[in-house]
Amino acid sequence: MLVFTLTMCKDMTKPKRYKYSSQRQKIISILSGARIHPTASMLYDEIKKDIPNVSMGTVYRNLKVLIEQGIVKKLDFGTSSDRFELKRDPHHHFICKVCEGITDIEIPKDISLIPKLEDSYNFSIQSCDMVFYGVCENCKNKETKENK
Amino acid sequence: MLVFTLTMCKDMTKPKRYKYSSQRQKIISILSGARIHPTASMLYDEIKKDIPNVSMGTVYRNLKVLIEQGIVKKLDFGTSSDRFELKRDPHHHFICKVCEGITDIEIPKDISLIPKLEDSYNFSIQSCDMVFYGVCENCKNKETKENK
DNA sequence: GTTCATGCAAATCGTTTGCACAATG
DNA sequence: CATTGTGCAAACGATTTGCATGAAC
Repeated sequence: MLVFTLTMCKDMTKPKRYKYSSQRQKIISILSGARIHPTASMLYDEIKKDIPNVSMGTVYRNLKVLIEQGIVKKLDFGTSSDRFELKRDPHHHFICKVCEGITDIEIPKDISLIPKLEDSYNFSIQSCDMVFYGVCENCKNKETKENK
Repeated sequence: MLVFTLTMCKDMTKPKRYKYSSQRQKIISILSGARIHPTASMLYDEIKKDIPNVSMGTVYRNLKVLIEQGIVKKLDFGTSSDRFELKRDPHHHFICKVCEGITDIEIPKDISLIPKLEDSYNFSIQSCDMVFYGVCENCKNKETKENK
């Protein structure tokens, strides 16, 4: 089981030590479970099973800490509530317009826009989020069946 | 000046006719002015100059209508409030982490990920939003000067 | 005159925060 | 015991909505 209690600290004038908390650990273990992208309230419901009187405030505060630590990434898909995932090797997301499922997308390494864009715009690009929208394999198959 | 009062209607059982409104027209004309990406409240402030007793409700309701009509696109950059732009030829966005400025990015046509991704994942991809983060030319220059 | 749009204020929803107390190190 | 984390409830800010009135067609 992964446990993160210490982190690098940018502001050395007032070092910040994170203490262990079962609530925070639970968030990590839920996110580690599978390639899921839950909302804060989905996490809350899940944590509640183990720690019945956990509060939403705690979930949000811990997510904030985990983002500070670079362990968690917040995702913005234009939905009403944000989603969260464990930070992994750069990857992107595909969202099915039919079932609303989220799938991780690995961009083949040989296709790298970044240097070309940096060149044409004279920006320095540090990161990039891509979201693809369409219909997933499953829903495509269902649609084909229905139209028979 | 562009005027959109009629639109195609998906649900033909109950056709929806949009009537002219100076408030809605004003939103279009503001968005047409330049390649800007204002928040609802920036639009509100701007409209107020012409129509002093306009309300935020009206701004949001009109933005919703314009999105339905496919004239406006909502943008999600993970900021507290959403941003809006006139829908144009597909393009993407670069956000400077220093000045927070938003720049439109045209992806060179010869770089098209989509077919390769559709192939490897067996999805059907309809659209794609990319957001690049980094430092813009202006802020890069300033940083260089400061480090002299 | 029917339908759609407006202003206003209240309501909603996701998220954040202040506080007194509890757990960690 | 100094510091960080917690639950709770209240506060917050962006967006949405109900309602009576007004404008478009």
